[in-house]
Amino acid sequence: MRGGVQRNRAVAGEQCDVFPTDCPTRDMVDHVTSRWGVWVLISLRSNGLRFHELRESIQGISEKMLSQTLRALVEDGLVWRKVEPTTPPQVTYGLTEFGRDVGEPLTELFDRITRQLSPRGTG
Amino acid sequence: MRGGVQRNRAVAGEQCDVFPTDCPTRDMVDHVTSRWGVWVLISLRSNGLRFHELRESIQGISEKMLSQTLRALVEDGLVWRKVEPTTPPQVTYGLTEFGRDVGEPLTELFDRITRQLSPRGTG
DNA sequence: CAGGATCCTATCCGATACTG
DNA sequence: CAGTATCGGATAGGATCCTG
Repeated sequence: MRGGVQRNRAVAGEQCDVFPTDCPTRDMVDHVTSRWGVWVLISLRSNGLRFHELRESIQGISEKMLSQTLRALVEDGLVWRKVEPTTPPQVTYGLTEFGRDVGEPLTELFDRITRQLSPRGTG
Repeated sequence: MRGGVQRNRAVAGEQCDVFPTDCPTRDMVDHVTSRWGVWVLISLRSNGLRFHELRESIQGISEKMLSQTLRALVEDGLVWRKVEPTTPPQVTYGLTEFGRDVGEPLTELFDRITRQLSPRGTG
């Protein structure tokens, strides 16, 4: 089985049997798997978070990158942004349906690596 | 429910409820989701490939980045490398068990995004 | 609290040239 | 064929300052 080299399993109509530069899927995957995008998506998987909560959750991310990453994810339709015009203003981020859809395999990836690197399972 | 903020679902013993810099899992995820690592892993998911086959499969990657990415993935134990001392030499790469384990959610991610971006499902 | 603007550095990454 | 070494441009990304 397995046929040829790159044919993905014809999931949506085999338009991508290699990974060309102009494939929109590739672009989106690159966004999703961007340095900080991964962690934002995983962080938001269970519930919405405020800007600062996200920042605390993802150790090492700067305000700039967090804001930049969030903006990109919102543009891509993976994350929603809710502004509550209070004082001080509260902004909450969460996953859209698409975001959850994408976040699932990402979380699975995270879990599997955690499991593999865990000292418990290996011994 | 969902309890607190970041607790992942205690998959391997809740040692990471945030994503600290010194978490080995985080490092590994960063490798896996690196710019080219994603595509190498997805490319290799069905069968082993030669260096040039990989290069053709992943449009836009340079020899340098491919070799660099492969070396990193081999070091991480995700990819094996088999050298056949023929002339000219043939080097084949493929996924280890861990690599397949990790490649699965990655492929799923790819599939979901493809499905979402596919003109067929949306209309 | 949330985040934009600027500056500057580290790194990524591609092109080229060379080796076994 | 399958790489390695080096250089240089592009970009990512952190630190700081500033606004609503």
